[in-house]
Amino acid sequence: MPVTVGVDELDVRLIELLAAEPRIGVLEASRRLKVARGTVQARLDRLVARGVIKGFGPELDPAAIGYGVTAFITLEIRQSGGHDPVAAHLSTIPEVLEAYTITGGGDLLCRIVARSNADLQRVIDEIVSYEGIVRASTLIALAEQLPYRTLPLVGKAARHG
Amino acid sequence: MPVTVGVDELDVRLIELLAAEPRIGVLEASRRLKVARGTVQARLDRLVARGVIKGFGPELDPAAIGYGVTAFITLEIRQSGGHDPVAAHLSTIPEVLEAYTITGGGDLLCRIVARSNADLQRVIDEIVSYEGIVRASTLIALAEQLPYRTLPLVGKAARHG
DNA sequence: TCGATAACTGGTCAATCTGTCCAGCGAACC
DNA sequence: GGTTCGCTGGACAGATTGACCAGTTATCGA
Repeated sequence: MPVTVGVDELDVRLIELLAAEPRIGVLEASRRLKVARGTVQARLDRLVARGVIKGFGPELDPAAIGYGVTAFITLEIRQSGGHDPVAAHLSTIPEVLEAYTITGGGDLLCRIVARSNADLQRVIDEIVSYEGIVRASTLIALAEQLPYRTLPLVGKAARHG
Repeated sequence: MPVTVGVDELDVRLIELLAAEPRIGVLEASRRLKVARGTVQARLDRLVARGVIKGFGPELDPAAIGYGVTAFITLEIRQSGGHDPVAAHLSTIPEVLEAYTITGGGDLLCRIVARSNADLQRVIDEIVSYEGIVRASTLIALAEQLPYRTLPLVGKAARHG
């Protein structure tokens, strides 16, 4: 059971430190934070156990392997059948990075990438090839104004509650 | 300069291994992959240098710290003034996790989170309080059909080139 | 086809870090 | 008052790291 309650100030300092310099170990972190090593270890374990930290996997950049075009596509799903088969179809397409069901009649929002605008057409065709998809509407991302971040949020969560 | 060319099969195996078990070190990885430790070290360094791997920072889950509601909001920006001041405003709001400019007249797409639907209203109000924003349209995410992933993509990139 | 460069192997070394214990202490709680 | 919890500061053996090295393939251009 995730203990819903929050993170404290030390948790945030630890998370920020790890975000800034992921390669440092527990020992070095404890030195920087001026606490005992066991404390850092326990805090980390707790954060992971509670699910606040989902993992430490490598963050991959699609652009660096040739997928420089990002787009968001809204799919209108045929009411019967439900979302699951559509999600299964989407999961077979590597260029679909994530998908959410959203408010509004049977809609799905996906983030997709492609090698070029021409390649984007191919990806879209692959997506809409599924029979359960009634209509698709694509928005091409021109620039990343604000890169994905969560640190400010945990900072706020720690300050407030 | 990023050597645009791709990753090979060993790179992918390494990335997949690190994604599955991030805590293992270089030595253990070399054992699993049946290659010399130096090779793993060199591959990792190259992947990081090329930007394929952006980092190893902790992945945080907003839901675990009380922000269980995710939404996507499209902002129509007043033509004059440009996007930058708006992006600066958005960056001051912790609940705005990312933002992209998208095709269509002066539009911005943001991913935001909130503690509840009621709290979402507060976040939206905070976003639209900025004078440069003409109109906002919100889509609430009901369920995560496909969690964010990039592994299938690097797999495909390795197979094709 | 022949070199030359790059990549990989398998090994060493000292220094460091990890996992796992422990006893003691202060604060919060019942 | 007693108990539980979290933090401290320390200990230990074993494992890992970063830095080397010489020798062996691969790969690629001329």
